[in-house]
Amino acid sequence: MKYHHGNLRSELIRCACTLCEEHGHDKLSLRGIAKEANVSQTAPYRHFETKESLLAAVAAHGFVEMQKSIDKIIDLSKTNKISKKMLIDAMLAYLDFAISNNNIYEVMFGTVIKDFRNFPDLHDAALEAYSSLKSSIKRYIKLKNDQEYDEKCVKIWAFLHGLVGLNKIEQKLEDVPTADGSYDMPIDALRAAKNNLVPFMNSSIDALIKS
Amino acid sequence: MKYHHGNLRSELIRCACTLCEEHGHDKLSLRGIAKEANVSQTAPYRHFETKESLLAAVAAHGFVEMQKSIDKIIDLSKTNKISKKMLIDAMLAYLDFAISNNNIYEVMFGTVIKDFRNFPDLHDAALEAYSSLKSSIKRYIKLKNDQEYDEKCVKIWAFLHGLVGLNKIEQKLEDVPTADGSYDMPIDALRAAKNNLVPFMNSSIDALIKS
DNA sequence: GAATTAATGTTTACAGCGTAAACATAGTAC
DNA sequence: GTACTATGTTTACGCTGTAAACATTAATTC
Repeated sequence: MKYHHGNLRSELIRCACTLCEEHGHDKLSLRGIAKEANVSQTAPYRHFETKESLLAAVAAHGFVEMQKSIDKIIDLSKTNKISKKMLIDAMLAYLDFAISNNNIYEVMFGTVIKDFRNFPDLHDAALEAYSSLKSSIKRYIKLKNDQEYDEKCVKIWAFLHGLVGLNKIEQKLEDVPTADGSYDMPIDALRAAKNNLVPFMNSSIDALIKS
Repeated sequence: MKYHHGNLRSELIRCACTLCEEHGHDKLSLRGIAKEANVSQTAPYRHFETKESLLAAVAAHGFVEMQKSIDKIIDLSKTNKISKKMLIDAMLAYLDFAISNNNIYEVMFGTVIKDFRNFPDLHDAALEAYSSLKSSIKRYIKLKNDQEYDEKCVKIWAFLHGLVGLNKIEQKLEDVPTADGSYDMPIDALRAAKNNLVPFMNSSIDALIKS
């Protein structure tokens, strides 16, 4: 085995993503990542100033990957109108990424990384994600001005982001009927929404855009 | 100083809440909490099996407090109809609590506590919050069946929860204009929403309930 | 091409963490 | 008063992030 790794930086990000998604971001240790990459426990410090800085790279990678899967639906190189189905599909892609990569999504949006301004790549990737959402809405519907687009963006983004959050909660709640035999719990409501996700999203997004 | 504290359990929860809100839940250490309560670093173990268990008590306390501030708006002991303003005010109270107690909100809804079923008090408090939201909507508008109420609950809850999440992001992004002198960033859109929160909420909630 | 420097690895060390185990003290029941 | 239980302290262990000193390889300079 060579003393110099060759591409340790990207290998560390890769290992961090793997371990993060496998065990959760709170179980991530710099030492564990280093071991996974078969280097000494302080080797990462030649490429990342701190643990937070490595996680920022993970988050940036996450934003880029999420964008890729949304771009598969909506071609960003074009500017023509898009259908409602395409818009909804893009949002389903957002949810799908967030749920399949739950732990990385948490690094992207959680409190692990205190300030994106310290990590320009991450900052750019995050802005890119927002601007992509905005341009999608611009291609879907004609509104009066930029502020109106921003308003719809925030509404929709909040809604999507909130659904991801609630999805995490579902797994923490009990799965038993209440006294009267029926369910009266968020877990049931959340599952119902997931089982009818397309109509659920259709009605919600429509309502928010027109609100 | 007495050897026995008298009410260490609740004092530890109180200290944990204080320190949590002050420095963030990720900076919380059991030892730090113990020091704040003027006891030895392992004293908490006579009242809480693990750190997670103490944080569960913090979260439960958070749910109860949040409920209290919402109940100030909507009297849960009554069942009469409520106005739209009252409903919106209740949701503003939700947002207000979540933002003023950001770090505790994170303990309530984040990944710190893996499974609410291990902490019955917390589980109950969380269900109570949901059932309170549902009953508010029931008192606001007449819908066909329980499933419809659940659907609206999830939509509104997701929206609120998402707004809280986005609020955290705002503080991480840069505050500079883009090349053309205007802003084209989520931070600006988020602030615009906050500066017009009441109409923003009015239009959104209305749309979601009727969707 | 040899010497120097920079980049990138390893080893060692330290303080803080969650928590287990052994022990000490105070309050309660008989 | 004696035994028991609840609740505190002390000590210890392995894990963590990361700083510092050292080793090796790659790149640059002459």
